[in-house]
Amino acid sequence: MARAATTADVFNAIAEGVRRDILHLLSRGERAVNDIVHALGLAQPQVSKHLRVLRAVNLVVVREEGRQRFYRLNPVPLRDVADWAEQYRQFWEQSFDRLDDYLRELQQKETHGPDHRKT
Amino acid sequence: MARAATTADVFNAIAEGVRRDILHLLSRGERAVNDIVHALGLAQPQVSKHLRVLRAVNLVVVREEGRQRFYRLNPVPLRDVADWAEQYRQFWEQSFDRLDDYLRELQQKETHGPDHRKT
DNA sequence: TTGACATATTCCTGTATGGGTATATATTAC
DNA sequence: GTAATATATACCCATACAGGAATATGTCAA
Repeated sequence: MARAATTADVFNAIAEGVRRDILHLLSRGERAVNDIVHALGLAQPQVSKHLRVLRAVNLVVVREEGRQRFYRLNPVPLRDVADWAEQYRQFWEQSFDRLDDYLRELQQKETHGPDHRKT
Repeated sequence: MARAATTADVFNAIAEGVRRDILHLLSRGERAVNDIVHALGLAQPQVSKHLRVLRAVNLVVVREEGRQRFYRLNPVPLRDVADWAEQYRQFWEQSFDRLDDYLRELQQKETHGPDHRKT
């Protein structure tokens, strides 16, 4: 089997940095494809293709108006990502606490223990 | 260019469901490779390969003991994912509010307007 | 109709995947 | 030393990418 399709789920879709850039841009409001092309300095077909992926996982919504297509962010699927990542918050906060303890400990030694500084 | 390497960053590394499963398992504590193999019902080489990817992006840490290697979760890089996703929280909460408004509006019509129900 | 414009699709190519299987490496036991 | 165990690596294969270039589709204007 190869890697899962980029359209398989939100996690695969957002793995690509360009697509995250597009989402970020769209978070500031609806944009026509050409706007995105110029704002991000990308080639038009590439943008269309990335938008297709984002559409497939429901991260953007299109509104057609004449020959233009306005893309809008649909943030809802990002909750899955946030929920998934947040589930580990306690762990990295613990890590930070441990680091904090460690730094405190170092400082204790620095202040009260023998001085090993070179200078 | 092809898709970015799975080891390119955390976003690419966690795109694969199996790797998320491994992280989840490790969140309950350190595990030897074979433990992971049996807990998740995967083939040993596949587990080793996924662990390699997770190591490359610093999501796990190894401790060697005899012929066993105990892998431990390093949650810190997941902050990047959480931070990225959380930045959109306001947007999906707004979406939810709008949906809420819409549902309220529907109910208004249901209660006070003409009844269009088929039954 | 013809042409300009906006967007999507197709085709190409190099690259990297993830699973399967076999094998290498390292450690422990006998 | 030899075998057993734990893990990592190498190899094969089918798949799917992302970017580039060319082209198709659809819409508006003259």
